[in-house]
Amino acid sequence: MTEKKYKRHLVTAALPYANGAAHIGHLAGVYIPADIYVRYLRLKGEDVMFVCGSDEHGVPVTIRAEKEGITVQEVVDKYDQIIRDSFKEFGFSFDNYSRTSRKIHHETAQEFFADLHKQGKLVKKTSYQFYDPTANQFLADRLIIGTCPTCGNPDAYGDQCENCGRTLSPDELIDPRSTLSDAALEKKETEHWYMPLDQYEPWLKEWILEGHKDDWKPNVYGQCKSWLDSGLHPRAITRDLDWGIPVPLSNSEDKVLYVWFDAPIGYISATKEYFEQKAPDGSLKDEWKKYWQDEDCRLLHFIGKDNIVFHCIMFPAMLKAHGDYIVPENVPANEFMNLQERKISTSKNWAVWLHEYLREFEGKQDVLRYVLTSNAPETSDSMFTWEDFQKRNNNELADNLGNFVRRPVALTHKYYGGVVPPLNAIEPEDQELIDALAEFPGKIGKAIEEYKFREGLAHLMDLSRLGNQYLQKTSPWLLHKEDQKESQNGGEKKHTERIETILHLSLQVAANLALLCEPFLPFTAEKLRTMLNRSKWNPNCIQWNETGGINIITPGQTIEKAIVLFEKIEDKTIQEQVAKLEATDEANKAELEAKDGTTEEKSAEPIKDEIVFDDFVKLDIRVATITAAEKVKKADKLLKLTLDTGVDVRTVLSGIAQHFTPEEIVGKQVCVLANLAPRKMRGIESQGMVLMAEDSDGKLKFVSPTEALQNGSVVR
RNA sequence: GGCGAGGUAGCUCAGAUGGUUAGAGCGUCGGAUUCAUAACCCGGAGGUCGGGGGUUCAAUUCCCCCCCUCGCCA
Repeated sequence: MTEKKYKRHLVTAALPYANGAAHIGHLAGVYIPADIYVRYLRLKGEDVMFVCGSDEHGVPVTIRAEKEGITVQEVVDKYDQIIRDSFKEFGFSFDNYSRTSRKIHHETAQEFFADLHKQGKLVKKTSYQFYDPTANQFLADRLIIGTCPTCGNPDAYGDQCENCGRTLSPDELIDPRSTLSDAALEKKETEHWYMPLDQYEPWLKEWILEGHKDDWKPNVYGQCKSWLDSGLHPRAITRDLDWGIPVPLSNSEDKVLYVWFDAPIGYISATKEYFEQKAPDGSLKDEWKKYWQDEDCRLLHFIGKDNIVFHCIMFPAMLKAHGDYIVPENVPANEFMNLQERKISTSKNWAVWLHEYLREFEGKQDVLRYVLTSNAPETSDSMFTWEDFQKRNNNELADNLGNFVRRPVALTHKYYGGVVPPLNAIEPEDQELIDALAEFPGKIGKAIEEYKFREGLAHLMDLSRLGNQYLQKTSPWLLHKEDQKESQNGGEKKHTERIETILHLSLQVAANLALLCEPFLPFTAEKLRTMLNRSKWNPNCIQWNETGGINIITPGQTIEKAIVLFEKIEDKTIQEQVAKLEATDEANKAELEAKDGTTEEKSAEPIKDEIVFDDFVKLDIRVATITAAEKVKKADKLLKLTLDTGVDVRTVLSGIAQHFTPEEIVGKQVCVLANLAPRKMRGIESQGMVLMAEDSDGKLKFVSPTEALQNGSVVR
């Protein structure tokens, strides 16, 4: 899209928030696409810096600390470690993975703020905010609860009602109170610094709405347009909290920077830190500026759709206001990935956690990379299911890719003792293969450059399919068999050269796959390199542009025995994962019920098989009045009812004795299934059935008309 | 309520600046084959491209209205 040639690329992946572990949603939306992109650029020989780190400020970590009964520092340490370790094991190729609690970040963020302040780019405003007099502090929105004005939920948070999903501000809550002390709140004056986003609105409009109309993804562009069209307002960038980066101004010691102000600056700190660690003597001290303050560098933010506003509006405005920085060239945000029909939720533990996956599927990093890439939420929300995971592994990775590579390798060992045969005369079908092969690096590369990773991966699989087709068409094993027969009969082997050529070319395809799969499946790439005895193909020195040819593997060289690249995944394994999610679901329900007695209805029974209207018409349901009721002897549950159905008076037995006394139901109007075949219980014939409904506690209630009706009225 | 994104084969998803038979993978059905992890290969069936109107020689693609899902904002 962009014509401009850049000397360098700075790629950032959204900072994961340190209040929980990383899950497949994060991977599919942000980290895998970013990693594919970066690995590809490196293979192209580009200068790339890839940074990320843990985001450790803000209110949710403090709430998490409360919940887990540990300090905030312990919370962020814990989750930083979990995320850091799992990212490393999963193979993300960050040049630096930092954290925002580090000194270098605090300094960088404070300096940034101070620069803006010094230049007069910030606005100071006074506002009234909720204050908890008992806890002696201002309260973050999340720490205020009250009654939701929309749905009446008494425990809605100051920023959102979890019952109806409505976004709120604390002022809208009815009877707001503090979660810290349960005290009634007072409003108190406080001063904060604001980023006057309104001042940058014209620039943002021109930059995004006109400048990036065609090269930003529709979801990103649309989201920005939505914000810009509705008009920007100054946004507070400081908070009255005790967890965060202190505002670097005198008499502001009790204030900290807003987490969304400091977090994106984390990308800058991470870059600085990279060079600090690389050259502790300080000789590369200013090198980071080549990535942040030089128009020859291209800045790219990989994020999820929830971060669009901060990366497309807020942070660029900050960078622009500062004046020394470049702004992002693109922000390829993905949508969300759902898990088995439902939204992924950290708080509800509805997720596949990366660290757990790595433990339960050891050595299968690439399987998850593959599945999440092939179904990535690039244009709209997508869905992960364990069944799909299994199928993609078994049918695509194992049966297609793994199988293809194995075929020529096994044949080479069988026929030539593992020595790569020469290339002889080329037939038309060979030329077809060679021509097609040459197209792949370009096709895959173009897809990656356009952030269409799903498409790129599909091309890769097409190459493997092409290999399978070629082998099928040429069937070297048949030629070999013919030769065997001939020579047994004292004849001449006629196909020797042909078989050599076929296997040679098949191995070249496998070798190309080994290189081209590197951005998507780095672990597989490594295994393939070993199998083809090309472990010296360092991904950093083989150039992408050299692929597509048939000279990657040399005749006469040996190759290793074929290994199984992808094991099949058994049904049992998948069932275990599904069961695990079901258990989570159960646990959530139990917790919900324990929390408040006002049980949300427990999950309703599934709908029964479809019937046609005629089936329904067969039921004769009437309104009737209970004229008498008595307990049935020797039966705990049964009441004998006398009903006036308007057409007759009849006896019906009903198993409701544990829920109602005879006295309280006489005179009540109910619905009765009047044409049910009579049935004898305890010696008494029951001539119908009274309709009842059961609530979540198992309590029975009558299904009755809301207004009195004539007995015998038909229900339909 | 306003705005944004999406609603395409059984499933998960592509695509089309409007134009001959709308695609892929998986699933399904049939055939062929055995080098390979019962894998591969060939072929078939399956879609009034959310609903309704309009513009046009022509709309699934453009315009309007409505419905549904997700998100942002109030």
